[in-house]
Amino acid sequence: MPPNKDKNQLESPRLTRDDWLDAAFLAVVEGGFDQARVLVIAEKLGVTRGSFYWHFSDHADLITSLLKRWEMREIDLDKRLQADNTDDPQADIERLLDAALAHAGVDLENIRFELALRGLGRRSASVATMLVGIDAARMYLFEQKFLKLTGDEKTAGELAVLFYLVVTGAHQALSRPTSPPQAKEFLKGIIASYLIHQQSRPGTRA
Amino acid sequence: MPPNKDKNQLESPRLTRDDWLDAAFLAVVEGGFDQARVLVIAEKLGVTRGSFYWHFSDHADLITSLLKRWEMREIDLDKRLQADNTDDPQADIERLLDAALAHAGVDLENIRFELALRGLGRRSASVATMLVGIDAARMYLFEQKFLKLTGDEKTAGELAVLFYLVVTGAHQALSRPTSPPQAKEFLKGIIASYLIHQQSRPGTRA
DNA sequence: TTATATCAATACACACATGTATTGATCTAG
DNA sequence: CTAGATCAATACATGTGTGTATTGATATAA
Repeated sequence: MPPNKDKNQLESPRLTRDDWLDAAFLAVVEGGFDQARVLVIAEKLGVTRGSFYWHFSDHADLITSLLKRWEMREIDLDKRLQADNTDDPQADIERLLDAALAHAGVDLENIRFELALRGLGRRSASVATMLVGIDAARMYLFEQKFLKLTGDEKTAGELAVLFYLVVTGAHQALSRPTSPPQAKEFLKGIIASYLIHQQSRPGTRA
Repeated sequence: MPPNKDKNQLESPRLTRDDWLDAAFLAVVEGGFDQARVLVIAEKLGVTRGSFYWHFSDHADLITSLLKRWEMREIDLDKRLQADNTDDPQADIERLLDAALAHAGVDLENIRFELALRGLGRRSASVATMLVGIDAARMYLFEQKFLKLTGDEKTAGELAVLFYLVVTGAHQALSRPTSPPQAKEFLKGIIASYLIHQQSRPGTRA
């Protein structure tokens, strides 16, 4: 049987590959990809780099593994959101907005990681390509949801674009250290009011 | 009289402090602040670091000077946009949008620099404070413009928030290497259609 | 022309990060 | 209980970055 898998054990002596990926994730969140150094991550984990080079071939291996893991989880999340449908399109999109703006706790970390990732995408062609794929999937998701809301392809496409822009902008705003906890609800209210509730099927527009 | 100030001279032998700041700016645009290293900037300028340490006390001096220069120019731009008023509020905001989304040439550099700067702001309290100030000024600007358009304080405030979010999101989208040149006009059209033209004074809403 | 100020090159010390090779410790299986 | 596998520490070589001190070159001014 494998050793102790109890997550509550704060500092279990032996580390797994995923432990290193988790620590690298946090390092990226705090300082960006340029600060995700083997040495400092090892220090934070309380081990030397001898451990690292057992789990990974080199630093590039760490980064690409981290990116792959993020991408897989993101695709998985996209699938779940895609399947999250009721007969109330407005409520569906509101849950979408909720998921996109989730703020407290681990979600702020995810937002900061993605912002750092987009920074990396500006200077790495492969990362840029991956992000284009993720963005396309999200955009398709948005379009489907808004199509159910408006019934019109063109309007749905435009609202999806606006939704994408607004969510991306909100990520920047919410990622700031000074952003208060209620900021998420504030932004969510405005966005929902203008992009979701104000829109409806053709002919029923206020 | 000072030596040759002719900017057309491609590689004038002696460098000024501003030459170094320009080169550092480009380094940030291409690789972020962590890649703005004295050594590589010197190489790109075709000199050794001996020049750098004559113009600057250290690396921190370079970065803070770069930030100060950016902030001053940004405040200046804000003043000009503030003064840019006609009797057509819609056209005023459209010019604001144009300025915010300017894409080709040097403006893409500005967008990338600001994105890198916001990345830095996530781990530097002083930078975060500066950005809060800049954002507050921009938000005030937006509110004024939208107040002229709608005549209603609350609506103007909400639209200013949306405008801010959308512009920030567009910066991310336009900063991607794969972003086509017509992307700016595409986004501008959608934003203008939903946030500017669809809004007007109370009672005249479509 | 010569002296001085301005800008750049060179050499050195130091810090930090990667990667490899080797040894050491600790589980787990038989 | 002992052997092999698993994970971590140590030591070393190398590369790259900062900062300082000194020397060198060039332009301006007297």
